[in-house]
Amino acid sequence: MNRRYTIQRSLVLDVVKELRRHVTADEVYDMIVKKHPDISRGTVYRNLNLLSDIGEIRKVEMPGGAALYDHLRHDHYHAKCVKCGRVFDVKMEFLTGLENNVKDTQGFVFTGHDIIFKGICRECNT
Amino acid sequence: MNRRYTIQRSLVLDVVKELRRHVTADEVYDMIVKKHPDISRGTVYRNLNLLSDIGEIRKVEMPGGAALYDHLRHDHYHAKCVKCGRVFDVKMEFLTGLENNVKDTQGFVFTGHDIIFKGICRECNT
DNA sequence: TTACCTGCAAAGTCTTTGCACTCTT
DNA sequence: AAGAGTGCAAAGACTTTGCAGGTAA
Repeated sequence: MNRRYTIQRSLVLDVVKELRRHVTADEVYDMIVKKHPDISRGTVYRNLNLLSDIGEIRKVEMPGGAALYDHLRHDHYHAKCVKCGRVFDVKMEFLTGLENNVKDTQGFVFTGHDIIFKGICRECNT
Repeated sequence: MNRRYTIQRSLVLDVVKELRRHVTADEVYDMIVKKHPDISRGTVYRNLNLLSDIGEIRKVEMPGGAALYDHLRHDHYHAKCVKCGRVFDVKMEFLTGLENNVKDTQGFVFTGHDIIFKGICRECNT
C-alpha cells in the first residue's frame, strides 16, 4: 500500500491544484498531454481517484455527466444547466450537519452530502 | 409532436407506477421483457425520457451510476452507499426554496435541486 | 396516409481494468 | 529485487441514435 512519487501523479495533482475551478478527468488529460504526450487517460483516472481517496483533492460525481475534481479547501455546491449541461459553482453556505435531519437512517452511516441545483444558465436563457 | 398510445409506452409507465420505489432503466427493461420479449432497451430509454419530459414520471440522474425513475408525488432525497453503490430513499423534509439561499445566482434561473447523501449502508457496515 | 414509434445494432460518453513492462524505493 | 505505477487497448456501464420497417390515428 505504499505510494510512490511519479511524474504522472505529480502532474495530475498540479493541474487540479493550480486551476481555481473544478475540472473533469478529460480536461486534466488534455492539459497534461500537451507537455507530456505519453500519459494515458487510464493513468489520469487512476491518479485522480487515488488522490481523492487520500484526500488531496476532492471528487464530485455529477449526475449525467463527467465527475469533477477540485482542490477547494471548503465544501461547496454546484448548479447544472439542464440545457447545456455545464456545471457552475454555487455560492451558498455549506449546510453542515444536514445529515442529522434525516428521520430514519435505516442503519446508514452518513459521511457527507452533495447538492446539485438544476436550472438554466444565463447564456442558455437568452 | 402528437403522441401516440403504444403498448411499449404503456408497459413502461405501468412498471414505474406500480412499483413503489425508484427503478433504473435496466430494471424496467428486465421486468417488461419477461412478458413482452420483443421490447428493446432503446424503446425503454426513449419512453422513460419522454414520460419524464411530460411529467408523468420523475427522472433523477444519479452521480456515478444509472438514472432513477419514480412515480412518487412528493420530492425526496437519496442516499448512496459509497461501497456497494446502492441508492436509498431518504426520509427528510424537502427543503423548499433552498435555491433562494444562493448568494450570487450569476444569472442562473433555478428550477430545483437534488441532494445526495453519501455514506455506508447497513449491510456494508458489518 | 402520415408521421410517430419500434427493434436492432452501432456508436457515444465516461470510466475501469488486464497485461506486460517500467520505475521508485 | 519487490511491487507500485504506467501505457495501451479492450471492456464495461449507461445511454443515445440512425435506419428501415411498423402502426396508431
